[in-house]
Amino acid sequence: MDGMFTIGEFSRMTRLSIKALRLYDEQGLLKPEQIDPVTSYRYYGAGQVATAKLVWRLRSVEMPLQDVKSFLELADPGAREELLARHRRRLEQRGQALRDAAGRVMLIGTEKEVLMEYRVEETQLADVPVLGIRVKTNLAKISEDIGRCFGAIYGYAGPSGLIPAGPPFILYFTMEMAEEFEMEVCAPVMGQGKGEGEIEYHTVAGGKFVTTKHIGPYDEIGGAYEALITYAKDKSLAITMPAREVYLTDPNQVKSPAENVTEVLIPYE
Amino acid sequence: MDGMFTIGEFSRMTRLSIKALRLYDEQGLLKPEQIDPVTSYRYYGAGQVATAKLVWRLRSVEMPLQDVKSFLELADPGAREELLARHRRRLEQRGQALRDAAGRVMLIGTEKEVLMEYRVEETQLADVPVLGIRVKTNLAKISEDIGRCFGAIYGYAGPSGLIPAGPPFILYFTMEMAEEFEMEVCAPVMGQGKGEGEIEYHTVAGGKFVTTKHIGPYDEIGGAYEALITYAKDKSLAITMPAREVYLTDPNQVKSPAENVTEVLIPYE
DNA sequence: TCTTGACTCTCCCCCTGGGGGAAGGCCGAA
DNA sequence: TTCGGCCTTCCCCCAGGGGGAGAGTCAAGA
Repeated sequence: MDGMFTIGEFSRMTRLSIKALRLYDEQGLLKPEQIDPVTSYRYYGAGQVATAKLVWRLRSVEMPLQDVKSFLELADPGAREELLARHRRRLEQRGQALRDAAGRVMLIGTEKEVLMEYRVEETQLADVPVLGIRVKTNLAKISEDIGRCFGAIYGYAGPSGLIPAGPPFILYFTMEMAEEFEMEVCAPVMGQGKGEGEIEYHTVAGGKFVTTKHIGPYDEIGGAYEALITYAKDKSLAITMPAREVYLTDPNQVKSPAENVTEVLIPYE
Repeated sequence: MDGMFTIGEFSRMTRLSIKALRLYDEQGLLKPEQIDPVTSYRYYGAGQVATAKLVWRLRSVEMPLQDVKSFLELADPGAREELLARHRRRLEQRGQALRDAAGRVMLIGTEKEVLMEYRVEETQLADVPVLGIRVKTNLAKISEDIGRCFGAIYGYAGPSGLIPAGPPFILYFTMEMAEEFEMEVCAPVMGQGKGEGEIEYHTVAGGKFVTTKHIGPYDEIGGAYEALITYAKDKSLAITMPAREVYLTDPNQVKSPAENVTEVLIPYE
């Protein structure tokens, strides 16, 4: 058995734990060169040390095992390069998100005392023609999706001769922000038109709504929903779907998130 | 039942999912004001909305549930402040770590081709008197522990009249870098002395070792172990413990991690 | 008063990347 | 041959919930 290592030896050599090695075997990304058919002992070849070290390096930058596996299976250096780049973007985004969160932490004890007051009103809205894109999304990629959709819609509206008629909004078809939920990103337009590809031209139904305005960062919008639902319960109004969030200010134009204004409408009856 | 909300209503109001609310109930950090003893239906009070929003904010900056719970139980604003600060430090450290990792990602495909050559030698070392601190540690806090221990040791050595006699080293008593493992941080000193508190004065046994030098960032040191173990296996030397890592360069003095020199010794027989 | 559809309950399995440990089989050196 | 150290599989555990099954509940309309 020359040039072969037991799992313990291999573990010490590569600094990958025995548990990890067994897991990598099971996941198929680093299978021992030989397995004794009788005893099931794993024997790693000397040539596998290099692979193991590569796995270690990929894991040391927290690449998911699935990606590590793909990376090892990829022969083309260009494709590997791309996989690495994708992972790097993920890391950077996540790192930035954490630092952003860190910046917000200290505000919690203080600023939260300044609770926003929501003035709830009942209103009646007319049907409105829109260009809309309906997408399934999730909390992780919702902002990306929203940006992309509005980009697509406004990019399409101009050349197709449709004139924007008011602030854009999003319809939410469920309240539960589960793994995956559906929304429709809408831009009201004037007059008749038609869609193209994922962009649909249609009419969003009006009706009776309870409504309020949320002023401040988008992620604190929960208070608006709370106010609306409490109000509806109070007045025994049966709320339905889809809820509508109208973006009265452009987050990119506003000086600080605290100045964002979002109108939230929930239909009832 | 005025002013009480079912879990669904409460969920919509607070944007906390039903699943999350049930979990928070179970974990004891947000228990419904009332639970119907017959049906087990949860009923939340209007006053709990504020708490729920606070929980949401704490979770939105990824505070662990245990800490959220502590936070809610803490009455003293100062203590709350401190909990937040601690969490912020964690977030910042983690964010920085991810960004550091991101910086390393792109080096993987390229630099890894430049494999280091390890020249392994057998050597005999004499017993050496040291000041040492033996600690249980884990991968997450090992660098912090090492810094702290060397600080303590060299801070103690001077006043106590012991003269450092050579580069510092660390003994590892196990190879498996599991959840928790034990190491001894050591500084060789000249002559007789005694320890104080966690600092022990004693003699580290010499004997026969296989040894090699690792030049480069510490976290690539795995190759040195690989070389040593392969060598030992080749020569049928039975390696034992504790392994010794001697820090020939001071990581703080070196221009780049690539210039770090670490000597790795594993005793045998 | 009954029915129906929307809610809610508990319970169990799933995700990541392994760690810890039990029960039992294997290996090599004295 | 025996003994200590390895190795195997199998199962449970972590966080923070998500998904779904199967069964019980609630409220409003017929």
